[in-house]
Amino acid sequence: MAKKNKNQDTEGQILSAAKNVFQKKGMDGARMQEIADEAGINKAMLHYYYRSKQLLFEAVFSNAFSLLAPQLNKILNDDSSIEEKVKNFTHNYISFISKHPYLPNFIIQELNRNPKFFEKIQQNTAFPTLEKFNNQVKSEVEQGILKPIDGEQLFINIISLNIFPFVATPLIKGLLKIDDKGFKQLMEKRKNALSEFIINSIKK
Amino acid sequence: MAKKNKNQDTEGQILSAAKNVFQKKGMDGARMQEIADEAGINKAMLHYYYRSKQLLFEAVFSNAFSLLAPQLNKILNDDSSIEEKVKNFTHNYISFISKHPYLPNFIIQELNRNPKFFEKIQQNTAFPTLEKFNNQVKSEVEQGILKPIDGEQLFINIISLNIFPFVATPLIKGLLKIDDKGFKQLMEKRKNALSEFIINSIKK
DNA sequence: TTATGGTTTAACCATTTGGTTAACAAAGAT
DNA sequence: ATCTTTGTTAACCAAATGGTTAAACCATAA
Repeated sequence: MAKKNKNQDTEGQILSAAKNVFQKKGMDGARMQEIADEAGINKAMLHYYYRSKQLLFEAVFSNAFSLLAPQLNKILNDDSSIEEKVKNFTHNYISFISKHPYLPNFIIQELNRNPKFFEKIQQNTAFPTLEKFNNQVKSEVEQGILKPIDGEQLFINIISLNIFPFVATPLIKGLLKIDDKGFKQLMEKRKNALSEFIINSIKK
Repeated sequence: MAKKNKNQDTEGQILSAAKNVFQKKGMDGARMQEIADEAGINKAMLHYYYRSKQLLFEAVFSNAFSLLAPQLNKILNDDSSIEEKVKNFTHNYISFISKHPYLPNFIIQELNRNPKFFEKIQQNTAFPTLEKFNNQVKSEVEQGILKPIDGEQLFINIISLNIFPFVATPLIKGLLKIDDKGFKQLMEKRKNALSEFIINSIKK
């Protein structure tokens, strides 16, 4: 029950509230007043600390992206074998997402709205690169560990299979006629089913 | 160079303009004035024909969904073998999407914004069901044609692999450091790479 | 105690936005 | 020809929204 230390705290309060609102409603759907309400402060404070809606949004966006980037790095720049990385990634990612359910859709959506955001992030964040992954795939194919496959296509496959269900959750729920509970169970089963599926396809 | 037959034409004009604007900017980002401008008519006409932004949006949304539904039906309710369906679907879908680049993202995004839309569509459209597909997978597994796999997971895999690249295009372009042309080439190669990938994984 | 500086608020403002209205044009119907 | 219905427009309106301001608040250093 500690006393709030005024300023430092409200700035975080704002960012946290903004995160909630922006990730649920997107840049266009979010309202400054709603963010203020969620933070329990006056709307003018948003501008005092972040100047404009645009800048507040960018703070939230960078923040979100810097959460996702390390996940991608795990599969791109880790030193273990492709097989191990696939297994680890598919197991970890689903758990990771459960803690940040709005994250992938938020990033994808806002990147679609304004593709130029990429440039802004590329400077801020330690940015994932495909180079190492491509070389590793090539090498394991040559060694006969993997069937012939293009590194870029494999990468797209892995992230598609992992991320898509969480981006298209309502679509999947609708088509499969399942509710929230059913979806969670399905994703839990998926932790194993998915890595099996991928490994089956690429391992010689 | 035929004369415009007044009413019938403008209603379509509006729907077409609304489609463009809504699919690019989403419900929240779209402006009625922009739709009117794109249609080259007075803003009041939008309300004359569609009453409200919400109703105009719903017209566009149903319309879009009824374009996507037959695609899903091809893989769910066609009579050919799973292998054939996978091959056909992955070949056709990429071509299909090139003609409607904003479609999948639009549907997914707006379904996220308001999951209740599903109910509204379910009545209008011939709605895809998993039943037949599930039975078929089960049967082919029992016959030893396919390795053991859950029908629902396989379905999720297929649509993830096909749809995700077109939902997350800016993300993929950014990570792979490719431009529009490079992306198109990659998707062209993908027509074969992807069906190989899936078949490799499931065929005994 | 009293300046001083950053922090917070209520009230306000200009603009945007979805929607309406009243008048007008066009084209059948009588 | 004229009455009636339907289509179309410019002007308008009220509400919402991002942003500003001037005054109040409050901790702390002098």
